Amino acid sequence: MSESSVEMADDNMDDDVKETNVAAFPTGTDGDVNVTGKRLQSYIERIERLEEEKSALGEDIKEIYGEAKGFGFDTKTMRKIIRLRKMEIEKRREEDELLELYKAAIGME
Amino acid sequence: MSESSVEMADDNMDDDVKETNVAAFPTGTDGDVNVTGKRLQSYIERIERLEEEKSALGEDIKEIYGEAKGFGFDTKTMRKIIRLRKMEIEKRREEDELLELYKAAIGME
Amino acid sequence: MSESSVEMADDNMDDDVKETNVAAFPTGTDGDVNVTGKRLQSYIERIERLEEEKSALGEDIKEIYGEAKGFGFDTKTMRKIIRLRKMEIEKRREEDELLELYKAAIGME
Amino acid sequence: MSESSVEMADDNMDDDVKETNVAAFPTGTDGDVNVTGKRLQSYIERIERLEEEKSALGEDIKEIYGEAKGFGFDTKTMRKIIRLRKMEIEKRREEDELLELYKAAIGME
DNA sequence: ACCGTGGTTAGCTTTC
DNA sequence: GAAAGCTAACCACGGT
Repeated sequence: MSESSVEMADDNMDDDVKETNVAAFPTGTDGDVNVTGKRLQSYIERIERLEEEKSALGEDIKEIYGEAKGFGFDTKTMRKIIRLRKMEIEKRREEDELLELYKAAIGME
Repeated sequence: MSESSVEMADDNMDDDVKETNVAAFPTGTDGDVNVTGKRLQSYIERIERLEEEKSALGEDIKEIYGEAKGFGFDTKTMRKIIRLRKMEIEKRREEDELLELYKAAIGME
Repeated sequence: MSESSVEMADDNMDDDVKETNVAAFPTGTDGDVNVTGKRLQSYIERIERLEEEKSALGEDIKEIYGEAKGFGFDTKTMRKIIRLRKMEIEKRREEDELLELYKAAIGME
Repeated sequence: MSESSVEMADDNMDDDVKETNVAAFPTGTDGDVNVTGKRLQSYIERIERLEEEKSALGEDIKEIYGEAKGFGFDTKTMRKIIRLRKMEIEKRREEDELLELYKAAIGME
């Protein structure tokens, strides 16, 4: 379950990011190049953080499947059910949108 | 999950899936089949909730890329940097594992 | 191999697939549908041939692992080494690509 | 660029393999440890070579799919066809084996 | 012999 | 609309 972990940049990370800045620079957007660099670094770190969380959720999901399997459920079937339900929800959403369009078209909005 | 559960799809939701559900049951594990059903439902709902969160994180990430792009950064470069950093970490992990194998092999465990 | 071309299946080769074939046709690209059919058949046979070769290589690899194992080597370790070497190469490739991106960014291309 | 641990090295792959040998050794199988090391190295290189070929075939296959797609065929359908044919071949093979068993059972071999 | 794990492949989404 | 990156399903291997 969502360990903090990863502890990204050990010691060498900084080098990477600094080099990076040089290239990714939106030239001359900031008075000071360091400001821009900091900004890029911030973006990257935010993304990395979110991806970590995302992947942790993936782990959690896998865990639940494992638990269910241990209880005797067939995970393949479970996946199929979940996929179908998602499709169904999506389908309904689109139908609703279509309905809205219709209503708008005939001045019922 | 206010969805009337199975009521799955319109035309293609054939017996297939219904049979499947039945089959997925760990037969006779509970005194009452409904208990098992409830349990399955619970698993599925937990997974669906987590997948929603996961997908929301994906949206967030996309947003950040968009923001960075709007600021003038090149997202392709950003993605490559992030990937490279991830590979770095992964590689180190693998190296450590290999080292463990070596140590075990010579009785240093 | 000697399976003669399409001559698909015995019992389970139902309409499903037949419809599919029809659908897969790039309609009206050829004067004669048979020409198109022949072309599809040719693609499929070429792919099947390559997949056979690919799978034969898989067998060969497995054999070598088996041989090494028989000689006393630990296949798990071997696999990890091979994986690590592959990652190494991949990482270097990515670094080069990143460098190219940088160079392009500062007009050094 | 910050290598840490193990120091897998960039251009001197050989070192890698040699370190490896130490761990993977089938102890005392050869009079000379170098002989064993050479042997391991040879296994690994053979495998790497085969995997390269395998992956090249994968590329070729992808290419053909691309070509077919460019011509207007639906690759998803093509994949399905190929999968079905493979299953069919496999099925026939197993049926033949079964038949052989039968024949042997009644002394018809 | 089975289970669990890891690796490979295919399909999907998104990007350019 | 092509190309790539991501995710999910499948398969094969090793361990128990």
